[in-house]
Amino acid sequence: MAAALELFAERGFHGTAVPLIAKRAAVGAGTVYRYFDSKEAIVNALYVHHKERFAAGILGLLEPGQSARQQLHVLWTALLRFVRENPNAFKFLELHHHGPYLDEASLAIEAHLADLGCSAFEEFRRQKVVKDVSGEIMMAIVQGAFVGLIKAADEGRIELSDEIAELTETCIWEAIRA
Amino acid sequence: MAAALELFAERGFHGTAVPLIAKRAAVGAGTVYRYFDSKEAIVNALYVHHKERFAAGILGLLEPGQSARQQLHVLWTALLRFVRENPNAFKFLELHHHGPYLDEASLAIEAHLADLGCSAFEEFRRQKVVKDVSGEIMMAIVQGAFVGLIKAADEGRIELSDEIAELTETCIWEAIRA
DNA sequence: GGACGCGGAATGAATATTCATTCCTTCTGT
DNA sequence: ACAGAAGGAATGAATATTCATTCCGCGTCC
Repeated sequence: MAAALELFAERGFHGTAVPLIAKRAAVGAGTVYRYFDSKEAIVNALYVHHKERFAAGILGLLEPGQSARQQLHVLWTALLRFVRENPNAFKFLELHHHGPYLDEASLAIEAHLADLGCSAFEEFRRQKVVKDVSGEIMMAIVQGAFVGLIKAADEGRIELSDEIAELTETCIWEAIRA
Repeated sequence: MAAALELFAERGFHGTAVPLIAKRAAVGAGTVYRYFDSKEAIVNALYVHHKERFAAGILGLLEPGQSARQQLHVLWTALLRFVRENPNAFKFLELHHHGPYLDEASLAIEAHLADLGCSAFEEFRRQKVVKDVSGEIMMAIVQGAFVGLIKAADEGRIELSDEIAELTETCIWEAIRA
């Protein structure tokens, strides 16, 4: 799975050959099929696994009692931490988001996480601490901006230091705050 | 090229078979190779063509004299217009951004556009009308947020009406303004 | 009538998947 | 304690399919 994660993150689903995964894993091609039914099964196993790790890494830190500003700080820090600790997992999840080869389980966990995010934003909206904008939109902006920053870092256009994390967090807070 | 654009936008480069492009174009497989040397040549032709259209659609409207706030408005409106008028082109450009099959010319135009955006933001930074944050970062945020919104709209999570365009534009302005 | 462009079957490389075989570990019987 | 059989995991060559690319007969326009 580690070998597949690297390759899928770098080259995408269709761009990576199963024998290549086997080679990178220092394993025979047939061995792969002892553990996975098909190439699609590999992608879906990876997707569910790392999406759950991602969810755990984020949701585990958020505490419902805190203010919107505080929760955004925790979210932003947790997101950045996840990316720093699992760069390939993040790239993989981003690249294979909503792919046509994802099965029910993968799509379900994807939708579930999105819903959680939305309702959190909706709650803050009701409290009038953020703008009067739908949760879906706020989430699209926050998540989109984060992904944009990660991609820029990946391409070497920017460096994701702690100061920059703080700066960008402020930007995003000002984007959504009431 | 229209057929290839649709398929590449939906399924990506490796996920699209050349004979399928030919079929969608209602053309023989061999005919494709009368106009393009290879599959890579198709992707690159599409990339350069639509990136230029994109650049023209954006840069043609921006006027140097205007305020940062006004220019953001023009940019945001132009971006949205481009997406509405060329949804597949936008998806294609986004999906194939920085792909390993892109040639010099494609990467050059990509880098050039990015540089233009950066220096615009840097200029506003010098004028102190936006935050004291590098142009690269501001661009990553603005572009990332926009892409996030488009993806959300694509997945049917939100609808990109004019009112929402205005709302989100405000969000992004507040993200970057000083 | 001839040159050119077209279609789509043909080709060969690549790819996902399978399978007969090997190899290693772990039991069993003495 | 040890030879040997058994079970199951690993292997990588073989298979079947798909794909990018080529080729050639056919129609079309000047």
